[in-house]
Amino acid sequence: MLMNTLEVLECCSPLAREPLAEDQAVGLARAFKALGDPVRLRIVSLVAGHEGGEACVCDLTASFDLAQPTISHHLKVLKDVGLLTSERRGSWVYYRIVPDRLAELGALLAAPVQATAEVDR
Amino acid sequence: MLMNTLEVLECCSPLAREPLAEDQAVGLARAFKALGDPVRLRIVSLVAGHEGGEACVCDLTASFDLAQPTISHHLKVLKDVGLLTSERRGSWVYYRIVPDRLAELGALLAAPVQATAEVDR
DNA sequence: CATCAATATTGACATCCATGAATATCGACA
DNA sequence: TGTCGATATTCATGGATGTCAATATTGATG
Repeated sequence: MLMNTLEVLECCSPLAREPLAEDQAVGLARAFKALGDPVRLRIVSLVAGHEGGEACVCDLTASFDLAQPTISHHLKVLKDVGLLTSERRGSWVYYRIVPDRLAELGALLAAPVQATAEVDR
Repeated sequence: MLMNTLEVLECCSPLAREPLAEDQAVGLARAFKALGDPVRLRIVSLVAGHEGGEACVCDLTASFDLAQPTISHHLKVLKDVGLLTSERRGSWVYYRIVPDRLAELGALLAAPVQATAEVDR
């Protein structure tokens, strides 16, 4: 069987296309680490699913059996890595998702499989 | 303007569709936490991009300035959360991506924005 | 200004985690 | 069987992290 080695440039996800550089990996890992806690994942889910696309801290503290400073801490972590934004309106602070940031992470994980580099002719 | 509240069932990502249950969140968070380390992210990238879709431990240890047990540790973490599988062939152990598991996480993060629950008629 | 409600910050503590040295396991090969 | 190379496991350690109590901040309202 005759085999021919091809460079497959437009292959899969960026993950598989070329090895992740260390500095890119550091930034992305910070975001994934932020999602790597059950409470923070549920916070993201609650904010994303809340009507109007936003939720105030009071909505969130009511949804968990955790102290208010703990929720505030998790919100700060998610905000620091660019997954949430916050806006103060009156006494309340409203948080919303940053869709592009979440989509960036999602795209990285989609279609990760490498097509074989050897192509039959 | 006349507004009508609708249940939007097929809306966005599962994240926004309904609040993540705690036990689901625990399982997903474990996987995201596994990706929340720069070395492990690069390992996933290297394995995904390696020809044949697999890489042996020797390929990986050569790519990092880390001791071999450290790489083995990270591989175990990724394997434990279902992101990698391993197969021994001779003296070498080859690791490959579990595409479905990665896609599951990617899908969760894609299109997370909530369409407004109020629909104009 | 004084008070109250909502949220953030600080500090402390227990637990978890990344890393490497030392060692064990396991397969190949003489 | 004995040795060697590849990989995994164990153990120790310094640093990061989740949690809460106490306190600070900030805006609204009297």
